[in-house]
Amino acid sequence: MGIAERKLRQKVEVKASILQAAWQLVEKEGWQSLSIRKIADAIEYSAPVIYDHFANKEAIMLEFTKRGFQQLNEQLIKAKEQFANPEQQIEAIAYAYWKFAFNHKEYYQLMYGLGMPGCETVKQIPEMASFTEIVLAPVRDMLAKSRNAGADPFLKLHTFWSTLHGLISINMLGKNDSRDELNAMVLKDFLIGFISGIKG
Amino acid sequence: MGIAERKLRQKVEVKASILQAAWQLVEKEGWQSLSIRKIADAIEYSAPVIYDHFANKEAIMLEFTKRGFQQLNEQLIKAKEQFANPEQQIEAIAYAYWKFAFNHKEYYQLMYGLGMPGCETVKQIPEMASFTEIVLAPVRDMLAKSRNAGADPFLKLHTFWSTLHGLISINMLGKNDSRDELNAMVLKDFLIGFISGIKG
DNA sequence: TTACATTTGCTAACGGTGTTAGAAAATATA
DNA sequence: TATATTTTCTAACACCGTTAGCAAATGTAA
Repeated sequence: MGIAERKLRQKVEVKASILQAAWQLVEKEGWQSLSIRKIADAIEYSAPVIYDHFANKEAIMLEFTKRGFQQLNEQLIKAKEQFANPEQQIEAIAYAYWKFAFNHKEYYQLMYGLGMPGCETVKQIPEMASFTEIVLAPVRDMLAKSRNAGADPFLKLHTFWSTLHGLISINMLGKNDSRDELNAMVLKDFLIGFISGIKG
Repeated sequence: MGIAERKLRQKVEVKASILQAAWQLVEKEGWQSLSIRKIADAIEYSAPVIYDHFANKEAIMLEFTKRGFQQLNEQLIKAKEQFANPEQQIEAIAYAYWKFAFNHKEYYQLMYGLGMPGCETVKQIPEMASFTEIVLAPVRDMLAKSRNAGADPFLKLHTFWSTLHGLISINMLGKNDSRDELNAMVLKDFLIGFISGIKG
């Protein structure tokens, strides 16, 4: 009686193909022009079928947002694990974050952009909490060992995250006029200031 | 023969009413739900009339983006003029920028958000260059007087702008859990670090 | 194998979007 | 008053997300 199993397997398959097709379309034409009908076309089903797998278009986007944060977290953990020293960890995390944003521009734009996702969206993404944890730990470590032990680690984390994100999103505004070196320098500049600020 | 004049006057009037109606709709329902037809309804004209005044919907948005930067620049200049000391100027500019973003959330979201406007958009907004000039001057002044005179003012400007924007946009993601104090502290924290970084 | 029940996927539609073509109405010119 | 011009409208096109309801395929049981 593997019928139910087979059906479930097929259902999972279709769901996966929806996501795959959606992703392909996004890569080719960007988020703005992604449509349910185009996805349906690509998977060779009619449009309403998609609603058997996702509540609506936003749910598809949300799925990608989640995946984006999962991937980002993975990369950050990997970067962090390469060092024991929290100072080096923070630096590695910053570079990994930067790299992720530009290597997965589509993801990053969905995760943070696209009309500045509202509070509701944020609540539905527990992955953002993991992200906080990953970065918070080394910040705490550094503060503990510093002349600045009283400082609020959340405050430092917030500064870290904001600057990084700001750097990236301001950069994505403009074109890439061989500004790569400038950006590398800005990132370095920020990190030096940030770390020396924590040391006190 | 004031006919042509009257016609021109009327045309200007209609154009203004389009922008006014659009703005009212945005304030009430947000950018996402702004539509040409709703604007037409509000100004009591049919939809195609709008295309006699704007090439397309994007052109209307662009107009608001321009106005946003104009207003922002005005506020920044006003803040800057209150001080002669470049250090105080930078601080005042940062606070004014912050205030603008939250007092004119709709503007700020259009200016920077809404799908991360592409390179094409940026080119069409000369006001962004003025913004650069306003902030660059005090940074230069400070650097000149510092132990750090060799540093690149553009690099510092970029850091300044990015951090400020990052702080704001990360903040707009989440809800306002009485985080006002935290944010004020983060801003202060950043400014201290930034200024001491310039002084060298 | 036949009869029924269930699941699956479709077509067609609703109400919306930006935008354009072309007719009609209002206005200006001779 | 007749003609030319401008202004404004209706109607349509080609999309969009989403849903209702029917048809076909599939599974279950006699």
